[in-house]
Amino acid sequence: MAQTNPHERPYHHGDLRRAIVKAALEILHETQSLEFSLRELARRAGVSHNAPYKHFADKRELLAAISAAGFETLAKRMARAIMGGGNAREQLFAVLRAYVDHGVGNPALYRLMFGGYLSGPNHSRPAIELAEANKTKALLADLIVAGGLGRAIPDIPRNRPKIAGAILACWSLVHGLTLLLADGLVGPRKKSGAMGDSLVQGMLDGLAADLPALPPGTWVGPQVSL
Amino acid sequence: MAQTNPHERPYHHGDLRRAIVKAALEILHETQSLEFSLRELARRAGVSHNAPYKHFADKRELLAAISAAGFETLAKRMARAIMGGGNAREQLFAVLRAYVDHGVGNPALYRLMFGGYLSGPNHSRPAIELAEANKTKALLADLIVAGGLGRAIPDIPRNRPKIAGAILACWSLVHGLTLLLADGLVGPRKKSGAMGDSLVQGMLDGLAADLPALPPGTWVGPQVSL
DNA sequence: CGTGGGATGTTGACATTGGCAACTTAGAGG
DNA sequence: CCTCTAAGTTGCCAATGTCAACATCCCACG
Repeated sequence: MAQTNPHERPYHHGDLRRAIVKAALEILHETQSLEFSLRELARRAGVSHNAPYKHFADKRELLAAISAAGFETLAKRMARAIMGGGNAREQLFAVLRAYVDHGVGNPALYRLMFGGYLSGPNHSRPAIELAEANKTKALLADLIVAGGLGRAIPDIPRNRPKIAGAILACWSLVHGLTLLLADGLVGPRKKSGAMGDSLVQGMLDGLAADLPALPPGTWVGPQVSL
Repeated sequence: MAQTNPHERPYHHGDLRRAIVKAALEILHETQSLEFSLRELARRAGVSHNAPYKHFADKRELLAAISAAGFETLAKRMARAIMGGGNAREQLFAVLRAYVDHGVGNPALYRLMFGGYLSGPNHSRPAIELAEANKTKALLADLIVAGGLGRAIPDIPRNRPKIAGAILACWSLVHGLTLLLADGLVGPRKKSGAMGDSLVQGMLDGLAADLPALPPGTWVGPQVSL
């Protein structure tokens, strides 16, 4: 019974999974907290409180999907930054800026992506994340090798530790700055661009002079366990 | 009735507040998650599920207390690092190392302290935190002024932006490194000391050459709103 | 063409949680 | 000694994550 009007929502949603992730990204952006409820989410998507469970085993899996979406847009933004052109250094600059902007623009998402939430003691990070993170790292490495720091650095085994060191330096600095800005520990956010620029500028100058080699037995980037 | 044996727990605990914070620190250390329940905490402390509410208005206030405790021990560790002696540069080095060690040793606590959790959109950071954070910042500033970067930098107005820039650089780098290590995005944790050393070394060299001045209108450290 | 089974949604239930209210205890100060 | 109040307790509530059982739809296979 009850096939009343044509606007009637069909029993099956059609593409609930995407809809849920989208709604979740919205909620995340609004509340800036990971503690939103699945039920609220379901309400917003106009489905019953248990519908999401047909697409995600539990909340953590949902968050992982959100995080993966975040990685995708980050990759896009960084890629676009490179498209901007210029020499390797300018490109590196633009990429780092895109990175910070992405993080500052949605701190909660950034924390979800890079904070330990998804990779707790028991849990292993979802595969998509690892892949995306590695892509990002490779992109950085390429730029550095291509001369992002002022001079090209041949990608020979002898230089690997130095390249890794440079990546770590870039990443640490930018990661830290992003979070400090996002959390309001430095600011104002409006000037994040300028702050990042002068900071990265300074660091690049320093790195150009001499790269800190990474100690042996250390790694940079997600460890693929298996 | 029931005053059976002398080991009987008295109706009043005596120093429940401290006991709760202590238990909370333990749980936090074990679970590495902020999502433990107040009730579990109360259970552990051997009191009823509502006793904590006599000392903390809500969970957030409890977390703030934990965070404050974290800041205290951090300050102590950094102070002890300075006691170690050496020239300004060595002291700066030791301080930064203590900072990273503290964070890596208890990531969840570190995230609680410096992550946005307590300073969400609506909430203002508790006063203790601001005070402690400022203390830390001042300590860094002193070391830098005293020559932590290789040469002394007169603390005159003209140099303020550069000093702030140096602090921001140090803090960002160390903050980022700490979180990357804590979250296992770089590693292994065992070598955090070595990694931090080489990284900070490299950065200090870079900074020594030329300090990135902070753009005008920006700040470093907790903004005292009021 | 059915038709039956798997994917998708729904309803109902349960234990757990943060937080409120109303009651109890006991120690400190008049 | 008596009372006032801080500190603890029990009971309760709505909301949440998740499980189980049921409903609906659509597509593949006969």
